[in-house]
Amino acid sequence: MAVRRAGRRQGGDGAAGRREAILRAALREFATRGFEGARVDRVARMARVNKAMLYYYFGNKAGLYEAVLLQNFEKVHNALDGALALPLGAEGRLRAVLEALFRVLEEVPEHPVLLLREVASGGVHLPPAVLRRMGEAFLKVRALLEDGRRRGDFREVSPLVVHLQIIGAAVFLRAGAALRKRIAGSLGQEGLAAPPGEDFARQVGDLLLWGVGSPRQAVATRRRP
Amino acid sequence: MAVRRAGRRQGGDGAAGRREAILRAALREFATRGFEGARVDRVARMARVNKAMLYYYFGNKAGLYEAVLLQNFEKVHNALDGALALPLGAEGRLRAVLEALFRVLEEVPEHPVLLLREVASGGVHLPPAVLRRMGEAFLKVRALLEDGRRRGDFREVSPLVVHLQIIGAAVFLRAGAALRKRIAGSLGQEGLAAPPGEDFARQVGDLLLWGVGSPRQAVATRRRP
DNA sequence: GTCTATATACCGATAGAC
DNA sequence: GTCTATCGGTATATAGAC
Repeated sequence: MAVRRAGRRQGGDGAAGRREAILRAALREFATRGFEGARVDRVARMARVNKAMLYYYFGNKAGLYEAVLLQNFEKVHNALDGALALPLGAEGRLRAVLEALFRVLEEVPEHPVLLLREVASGGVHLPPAVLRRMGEAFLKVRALLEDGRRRGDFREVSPLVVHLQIIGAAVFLRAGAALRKRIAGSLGQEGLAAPPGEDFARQVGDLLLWGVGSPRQAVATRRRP
Repeated sequence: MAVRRAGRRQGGDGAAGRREAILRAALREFATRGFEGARVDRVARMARVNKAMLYYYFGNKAGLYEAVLLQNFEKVHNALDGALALPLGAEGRLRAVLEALFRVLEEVPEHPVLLLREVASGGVHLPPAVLRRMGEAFLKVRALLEDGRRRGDFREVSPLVVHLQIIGAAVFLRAGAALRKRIAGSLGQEGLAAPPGEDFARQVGDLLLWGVGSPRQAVATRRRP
């Protein structure tokens, strides 16, 4: 059955690289099939690792899933903090947050898919540490909005709605690429492809800051693209 | 899908009522657990129907899922068309679309969850008819935005971005309630609860039309809430 | 149309040799 | 640490009586 022989492996991925190989394979498998649909055997095969090794490293399927999620959320968290620490006004930091968010989701395209699945399932697979991280992200956006309002840059808006707009747009854009392609094919239509990351961040930023309102109706002091 | 003639029955437990009982139970089960996680036995038990009957009516698990989805998308589609047919300006129709969308998602809270799962899986379970419907929804939003631009009410924006903002906010709001509750608990924090449907539609509408920009910077002719 | 009983397959997890 | 072999449980689906 298994073709690989025991002992030292060829191709440079030694014993230390196995853990990461498993994590990479698991990231893809969980994103593609979801927690319930994911098959431990498939992860092991993709990672070119014996299934027993997988259990040796991660305990069980849930442990593997948790390790994947923690890894991803750590990246998101770092990117967010970097953007919020920039010495910019509220508007600049909001745009920086969007850019950082899109950059991370482009780097780890499987993450928004996992996030989508977790939202759908009510977060039943999420360990407390991850839940706290997600909550902190919301708090940071809210703090940014409040600061913007104090400075007179923003009006008073529901932080939840803004947060949902940001997360929703970002996650749907990245995670929905496959579905959009399918829809476009079923429609014989173009125009469903997403713009490149930077453009998209700018467009979402414009929309969040200004809305769809016509520039004819906008005040002159507002910069326009 | 099995075509069945309507027999004589009463209320919930007649012969024809069973089909709907199965659909109701399946809607809940698929939303809660996803296609892979859903158990046919559980659907049968919830619907108080023998499992063999379920296969008799719907062929297999996929057929049952497809029937559930088609039923939901039909409702969304009708609500959208109703809003777009209203004799209103672009702004009014945009708000009407939002209200109609939130109303449907409130009526069928399982639908946004299923939608989320389908986006995540790239729509692998979606039959062509449903894919076309989803594409048509995008085209209708795009047409509305173009009309608004011609009238001078809207500036030129990416229809995809706006569409994602609408769908993202609506679906995340409705489908994410369970996760938000969990996050709030993990954070010892309030403020994550969603406002009632009508308020939410208005707030998203405000945000889409005006952005987060301060009213101090907005032009006087713009109405404010 | 309705139900019982079961075929068939598969999956997560582990025991135990090395 | 690594691997083979397999257990035990459970899932979808069906056969066949009534």
